[in-house]
Amino acid sequence: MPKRVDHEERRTQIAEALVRVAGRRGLHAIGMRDVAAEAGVSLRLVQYYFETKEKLLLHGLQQLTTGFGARIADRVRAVGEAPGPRETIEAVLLEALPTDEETRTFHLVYTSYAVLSVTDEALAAQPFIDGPNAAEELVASQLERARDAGLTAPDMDVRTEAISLLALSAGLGTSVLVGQRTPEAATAVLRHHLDRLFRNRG
Amino acid sequence: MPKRVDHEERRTQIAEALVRVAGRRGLHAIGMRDVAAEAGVSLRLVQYYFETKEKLLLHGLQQLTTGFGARIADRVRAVGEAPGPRETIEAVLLEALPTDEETRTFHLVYTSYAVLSVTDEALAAQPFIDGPNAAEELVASQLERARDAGLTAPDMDVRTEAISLLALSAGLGTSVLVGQRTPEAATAVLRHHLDRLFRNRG
DNA sequence: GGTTTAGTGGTACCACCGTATCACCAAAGT
DNA sequence: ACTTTGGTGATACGGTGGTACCACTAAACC
Repeated sequence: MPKRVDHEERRTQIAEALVRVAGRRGLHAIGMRDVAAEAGVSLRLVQYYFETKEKLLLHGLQQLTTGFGARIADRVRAVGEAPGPRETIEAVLLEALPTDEETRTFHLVYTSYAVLSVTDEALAAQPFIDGPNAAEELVASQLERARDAGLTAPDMDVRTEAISLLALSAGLGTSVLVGQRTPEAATAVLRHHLDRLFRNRG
Repeated sequence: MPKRVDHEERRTQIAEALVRVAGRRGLHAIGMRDVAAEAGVSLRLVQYYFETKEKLLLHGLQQLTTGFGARIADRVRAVGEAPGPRETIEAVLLEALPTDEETRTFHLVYTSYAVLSVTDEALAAQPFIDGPNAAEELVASQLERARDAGLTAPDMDVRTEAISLLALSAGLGTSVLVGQRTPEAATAVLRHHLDRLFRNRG
């Protein structure tokens, strides 16, 4: 055998290239050759590590969600030890907002995938259910923790508010993406609703 | 000259076919030939009325938003004369939710266009700013009317709540579209927030 | 009534995209 | 050392998509 290259690492490299170039030019406009050029490898290599475009796309989606989760973990870790429920929730909601290159790419490409999954049975729709569900569980559990700690109204509907916060940040994110709103305005709206939920009840 | 066909009507027919087939198979998968087949005309005809695909797409977007506005007007009219602010707002928010074939098609295709507009400079991004802005103005004005009538808290931030309601319905709509949530669940969440805003203050 | 011309059909062209094929290289195992 | 085989490059192929071209029809106008 030759070079003895780490397969998984190479696949990740290429998938990252896919996400990067899709973030710039739009997922619909990306072909295998574009991914190869972006990754600095030959077309054949892309074919070698992912036999088909469908598999490449699948791996790209996985790459995207993995990175998203990692950045949320980074954010939570950045607020210091023992992050409170509000800080945790805010980390999730703000990471979903397109404020810099990475979050912008995530929001755009993820939405592109979501739209594709509606009509292309090849692309599994399950990730777009499981991912959001996991986020919903996380936010709901943190809200429950906050309610039990007396940080919120005792009659708060945890499930409904969790769903709302996530839908809100997704919707705001899209409005930022298309240029209707600034990231700062969107952040302010999100904070307003967190303030509403976490207002100190005397 | 021959048949003396109404150009504008024909263009509308074809644009409607585009929206219809894009709603079923995804905007990315649609070519001129598909539109022609769906409209029951020849490929040449599509070329004749819209010289290029880009112009066809542009007209399709316009078609989409026009239909959306018309359906909202229908909804408002359906609640009887002198619709209150809550009924008007509810009409806007519920129409944005994918509950039947038409709203589902609208949400899917509109989102596809929005994603396209981010990266394709050919597709104008302005419609995705003006449309939402108009909706925001409508909701905000109705909220203000409600506040002045004492239907809501007197210190309600009209602008923020208008933005929130629309972002919420957009985000919920997407979650319904990908199958994470039922239309009924999404509707309940929306109603919950309307109840919150319109709770009778004694 | 002939000429013009809006409308329509069929089909061809060209470029691109995903995939397949062929050849080659170099390191690992015996 | 030599074979085996993982990795890599260049290129070819079939299909398809947007656009262009050509022919024909039939209605309107003089």
